[in-house]
Amino acid sequence: MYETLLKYIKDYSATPLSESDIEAVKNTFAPKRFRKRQFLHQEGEVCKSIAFIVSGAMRQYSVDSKGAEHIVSLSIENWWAGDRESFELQTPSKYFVDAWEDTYALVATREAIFSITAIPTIREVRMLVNSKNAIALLSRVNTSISLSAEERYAELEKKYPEFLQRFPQHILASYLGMTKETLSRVRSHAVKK
Amino acid sequence: MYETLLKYIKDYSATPLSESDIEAVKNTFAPKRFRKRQFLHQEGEVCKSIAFIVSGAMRQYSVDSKGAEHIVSLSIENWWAGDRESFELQTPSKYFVDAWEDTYALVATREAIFSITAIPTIREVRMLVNSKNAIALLSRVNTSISLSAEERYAELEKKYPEFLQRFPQHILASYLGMTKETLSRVRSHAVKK
DNA sequence: CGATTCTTTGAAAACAGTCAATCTGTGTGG
DNA sequence: CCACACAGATTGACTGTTTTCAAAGAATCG
Repeated sequence: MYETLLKYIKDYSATPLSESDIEAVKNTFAPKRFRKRQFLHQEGEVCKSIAFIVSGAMRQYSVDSKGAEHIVSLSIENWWAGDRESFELQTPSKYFVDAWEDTYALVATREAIFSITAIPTIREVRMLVNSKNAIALLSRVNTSISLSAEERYAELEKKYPEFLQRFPQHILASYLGMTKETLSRVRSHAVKK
Repeated sequence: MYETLLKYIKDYSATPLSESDIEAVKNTFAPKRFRKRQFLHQEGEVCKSIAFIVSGAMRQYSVDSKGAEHIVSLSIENWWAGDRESFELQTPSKYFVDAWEDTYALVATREAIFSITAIPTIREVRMLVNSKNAIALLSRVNTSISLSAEERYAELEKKYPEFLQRFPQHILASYLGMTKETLSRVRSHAVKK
């Protein structure tokens, strides 16, 4: 159950967790199964908990005035799911978070996370996770504002090749900020070259 | 000199800095003036230091294969400038960072920042800054992938009205991921309504 | 097999980018 | 004070990219 998370923490920090720290981590995170399409979180709600994905995949998306979904984030095992903004600020969320595959996750409330942040190792891990997240997001902003549909797809192919196997094209298209038709054309065009 | 930064730290943390902590902060940050167009950092370099802006404005941008600039971030007083990615990972940067206005900043090296992170208050502040940054970036990704040029401009107007006074339109256009001509047309269209 | 879900294709329309010219305001130096 | 340069903003005509809508073709799953 918890090995994946404990290994993850180990990989992200120089100092190992003590036995009692490990207990604290186990008490903080509750195992939970999500079936495909099941919500972790819905728009308008205040985010109470965040999930570490042990296996499976989740997505975070907004729904615009025309009812179209726009995927701001895709998370697979060994990464986090939830709305950081609502989680941190305790404001109503602009996003939905649901499982795209049947998912096994470890779920923690805000209070529990804050409480184990007293542990130096956890603090270190949280800092690193936040940094990595911010770095990935800036890079995503950069590709969004500077590249064409074709170039954005090529970038995804290079950066997250595992996504191509794992998610259907209409999901990738939404993540890349284009329609599924455009992605289909971009791909058939790329094949010809 | 340092009042702005010390006030900023105070605003971001519950626990105040001790006298010796304040000294440590002062020793960490060196005041520096940047004239308009002067670089804090150039593409290809490994980012050694990060700047807290006391007055003025800086921008972070990439330059694409055609030589066009794409602004990924605009920073004004009471915010930070520098390339987080290169700073954290010590990898060659994909971005330029320069002053858009004559700027007065407090500059700190990576080592010095890491060293004062031993202070709990500073740790708290860094955590919060990282979170706010990640939140702002996700929101930017969301608008980039889901809104039209016109809607993106309306969003900027609402979210950062001070930017409209402060930066010329071609800078805002680049930040929004459109050409200056498109922004000009979007604005004249909005006025008519 | 039938029912979803996903992908592709075509044609038309909307949107945004390009290029070039003009216009505006600002500040500098003669 | 004027002339000029410079940075910024606007406009028009054109091109290219992306979306939209509709239909049909795969693939997958119970």
